[in-house]
Amino acid sequence: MKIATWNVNSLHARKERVIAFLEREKPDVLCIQELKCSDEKFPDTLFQDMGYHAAWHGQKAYNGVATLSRFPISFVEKGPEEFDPTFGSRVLITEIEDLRIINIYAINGQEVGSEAFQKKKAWFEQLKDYLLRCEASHTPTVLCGDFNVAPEELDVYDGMDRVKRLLVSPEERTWFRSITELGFTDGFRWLHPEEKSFSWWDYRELSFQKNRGLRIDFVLVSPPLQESLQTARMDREERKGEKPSDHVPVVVELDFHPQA
DNA sequence: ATGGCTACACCTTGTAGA
Repeated sequence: MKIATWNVNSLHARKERVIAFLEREKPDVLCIQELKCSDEKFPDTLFQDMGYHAAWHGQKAYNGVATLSRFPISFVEKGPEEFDPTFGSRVLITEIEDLRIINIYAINGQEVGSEAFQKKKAWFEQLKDYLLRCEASHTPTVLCGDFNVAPEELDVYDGMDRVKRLLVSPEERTWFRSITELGFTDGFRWLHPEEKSFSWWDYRELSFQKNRGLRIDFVLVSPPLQESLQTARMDREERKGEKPSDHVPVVVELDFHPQA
C-alpha cells in the first residue's frame, strides 16, 4: 500500500496539483489537510472519476480534512467525540477493511504561551484520549497528517531563529512524544534515521530556495504495521513551480494488504 | 524590531497560517 499525506493549503487553489499528484504517484490512500472548503463544495465526483473513494470533513475558509482511497471506505467518523468541535474540522477517521486511517490537522498555536497555544495542548490531549479509546496501538492503524510540531533537532533547519519557538518548543515536543509513546512509529524517521529532510517551508524569505524548512508532517504507524514499512520520502518536487502549497506530500509504502 | 508570502472572507483590509 502506498499512503500519502499532504497539507494542500486550500484544495480549490491546489486542485490541478492534487490531480497531477494522484496521476503521477497513484497512491492507494491520500490524506489531505487544510481543505479550506465547505462540505458542499468538496469535489467528490472529480475524485470518483479518477477511481478514488472519498470521505471529507470540511469547513468554510479554514481547516478541513479529506481521505481518498482506491479501496472502498467501510467506515467514516468526523471529529470523534473526544475533540472539541469549536477547534474546527481537523480529524477524520476512515476504515479500509481492517486498516484504520486517522487523518489529522493539528492546531497551529500561533505563539508559544498564547491562548491558541493552550488550545493546541488541549487538542493533543484529546487526540491521545481518542487513540486510547479506539485501541489504536493494538490494531493496524495509520495516523498521519500535519502535526505542527518538529519533534527533533534533525527536523529543523540549521540556524533557525529560536526566538520564534513555535513548532520546536519543548512543550510541543512533549505533546508529540505523548502520541508516539503510545507505540506509533514515525515511518520516515524509522527508515531514514539520519536524513535531514523537510515537509514544509515558509512562503516568505526564499525559505525553500535556502532550504530553511521543518519536518512537521508525518505518517505514523501502529505496532502491527511497523515491520511492514518499506519506503518513505518527501515529495520535494511539489514545492517547486507555480502556486505550490507550503507543504509537500509525505509518501510511505507498506507491505500490507487490507483484509476483511 | 519588523515583516517577509499565500489564501480566504464580512474582499483594498483583517485574519490565520507556521
